[in-house]
Amino acid sequence: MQALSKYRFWLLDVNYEVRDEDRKPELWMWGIDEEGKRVLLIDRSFTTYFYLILNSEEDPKAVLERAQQQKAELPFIVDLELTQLRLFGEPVCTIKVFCQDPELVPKYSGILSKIKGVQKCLEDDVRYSMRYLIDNDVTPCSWYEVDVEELVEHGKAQTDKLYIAKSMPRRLEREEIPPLRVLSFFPIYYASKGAPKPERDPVVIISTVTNKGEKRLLTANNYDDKELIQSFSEQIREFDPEIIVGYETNKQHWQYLTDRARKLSLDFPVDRARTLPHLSVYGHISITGRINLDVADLAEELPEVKVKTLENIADFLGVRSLDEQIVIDEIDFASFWDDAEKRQQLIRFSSEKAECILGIFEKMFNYAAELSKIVGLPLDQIGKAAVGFRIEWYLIREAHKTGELVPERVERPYVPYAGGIVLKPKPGIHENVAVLDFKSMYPNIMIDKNISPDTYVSPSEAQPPSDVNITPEVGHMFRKEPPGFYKRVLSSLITARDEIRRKMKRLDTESMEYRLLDARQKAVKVITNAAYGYAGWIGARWFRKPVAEATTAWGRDAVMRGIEAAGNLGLDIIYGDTDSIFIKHDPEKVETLSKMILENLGLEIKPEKVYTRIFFTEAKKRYCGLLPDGTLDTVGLEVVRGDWANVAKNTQEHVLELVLRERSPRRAVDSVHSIIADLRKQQVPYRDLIIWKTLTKPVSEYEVNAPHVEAAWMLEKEGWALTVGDKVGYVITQGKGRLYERVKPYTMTSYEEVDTEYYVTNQVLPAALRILSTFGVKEKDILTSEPTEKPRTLADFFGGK
DNA sequence: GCTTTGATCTTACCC
DNA sequence: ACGGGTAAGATCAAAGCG
Repeated sequence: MQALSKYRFWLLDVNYEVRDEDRKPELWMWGIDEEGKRVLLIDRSFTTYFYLILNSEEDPKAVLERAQQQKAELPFIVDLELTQLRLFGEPVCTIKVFCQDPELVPKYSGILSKIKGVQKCLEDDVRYSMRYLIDNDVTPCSWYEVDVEELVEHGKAQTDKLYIAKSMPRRLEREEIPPLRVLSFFPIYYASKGAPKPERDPVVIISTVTNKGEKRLLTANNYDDKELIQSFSEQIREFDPEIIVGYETNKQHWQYLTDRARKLSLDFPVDRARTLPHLSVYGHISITGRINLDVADLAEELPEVKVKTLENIADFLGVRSLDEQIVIDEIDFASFWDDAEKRQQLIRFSSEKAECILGIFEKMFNYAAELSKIVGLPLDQIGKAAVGFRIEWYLIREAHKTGELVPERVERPYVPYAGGIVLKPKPGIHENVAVLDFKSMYPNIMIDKNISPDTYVSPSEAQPPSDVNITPEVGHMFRKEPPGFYKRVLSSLITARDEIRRKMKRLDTESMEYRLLDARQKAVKVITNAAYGYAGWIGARWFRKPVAEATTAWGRDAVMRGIEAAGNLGLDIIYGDTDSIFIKHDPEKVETLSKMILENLGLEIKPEKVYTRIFFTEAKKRYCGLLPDGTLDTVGLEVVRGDWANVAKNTQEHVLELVLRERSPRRAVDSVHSIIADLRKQQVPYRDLIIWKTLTKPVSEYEVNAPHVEAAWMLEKEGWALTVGDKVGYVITQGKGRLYERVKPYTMTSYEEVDTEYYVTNQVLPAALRILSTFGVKEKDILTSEPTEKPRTLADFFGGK
């Protein structure tokens, strides 16, 4: 018998296997130890389970008896246990069914749910590895201590150390992230036509960069990529990275490279356990023992980046500015490879991309790791998991800690409900406007009013409890006590964030610890703010329409009361949206107002910012303000929209600057005029004429002819594969008819064909007039007069007085 | 047979 | 595959026009 020893490690990822011979599961934990050694810990002690929910009128013991009789025919059920738990706050009797083989859970739950007295099964859809993590309060990206026994013989896994876990992992209070090996790569395929196809087109370049500063370049032997692919997997085995990072690797590259290797009859051993990259939950590609991270997924967290190309992401994060980047369009890869000189450019391009990917990773990793730690999903899943699922996993963990059952996912019809209130703005220019924001409005309302599925009092209830909060407008009732599920969760999130921020105040803003905590408080904030949206999502396990409906109703009530109070104080209300009120600034009265609202509504509200000057059109949700530091804050207008040509966005930005900074609509008209002149002379860069739009469904499913859809058809015809979520860049060319008859993908035409008049009348003019029409400027004022070109009088011309 | 109008589809934004 | 509220353009078919 070997002596047990204690072992400390940082958890990277988990997976599980079921041994064929005895159908016993093993939980594999991949980690790094204190010495930076890679470790695989195997836990063979954990048995998964699910619950049978009993009908309340049944005698639990009788049902248990029936279940035990069934058990005789279900050999992998190891135990049955009567347990009291709660479902939506209500006590329920359950039978906890322990099942040795995780893969039999769906089958067994189906059989056992038919037993008389069993209402349904719950938690039978929690996977073995998640069950392990949740039940032992283990989250990825954290430090643990565990009792271990060395395992000598295994042979399947590539790892420095191999142990059998002999205890549950115990969480350690350690914050630092161990030194990880990160490898970034960027492949280039040679496609004779359209999108590359692995059965036809070779990989001609793979550039790799590691966070140890190692750069490598793998190139094909002209069009033979056999050695290249082999060298790539060899390099991965040799460097043995914990994290492999790329761009669109989930959507494209791993599948492509795997298929290509298969086509060439090559092994492709890039993981640590002799499996191939494989499709896993939420559509991410799993590489056993490593973390496969796709920066394209991480970039979904950056709404500021409208078109999420690698170049734009790198530019936005300050990794590498756009004008310092080589840009080669995918359409040109083949011709660049064919040409000896251009081939070098393509190689430089690919290695630059690999570096950008590593740079993006380094900017975003802390945040991703913190999110993974809070939510409990492994790093490679967290990026791919939709917001609703992230929240849900967080809630599932919280439920488990407090004896709440996880409700099943049910299909529900979509029934809309009312949301936030938006006031009509006062159009024109205003000076000194304060924006008062309710702090975390929806979470705080949910806490204050104890809004939750488990505190909801249905109108059908015979004797409604007396101590309830009654919702304005909609009348829903929620018990004041005890604290509901959402209240408990949200309070602890808000407390946790305040705590983190308190710690941050004592730290140097440049320190590693500060940045770690900053990433953490951001992750906590994201989860907190998404809870309301989750509560109103019909797909949510903890969905109750009145919960969402009541939250927004109280929100509208708060804003309306705030406005009323402001009016009583003589404050001028300019605008408001959901949780904000824009008022003419009067520091004293605003202070009074904040205090009144805090006292009367129990909600915090304070001036987040004061615009020195702000401009509104007649439209809601669109304005532009000048901040004291001289910057412009543009909201909703074309400038910030991704579906307008740059030429229009730039024009509007100039107009706003001249109107707000210089207070000169006249000079704004002049500037529009000169841009139009440039446009007509074809002096505006071609790239500034591209209009980008997202495909929100498969190309064939569109009901009407739309320009971007037509452009998508043309791309598909050329062999390009387009999927939902792809952005199509197109330009409008000269000719007759509807726009969709004159549209071309920007890669499939040239400047000569472009219809510049379309850009004048349908892009630049509307964007400019959106602002200038408020000042009485008409279309003809911009199109007819030419003040910058012609002096208006002879005196002007001769420089007379 | 043409233009005008309004409903509908579509996208991207705000909070 | 987290919510509702909103602006706006392009298309398409019906209405208007005599």
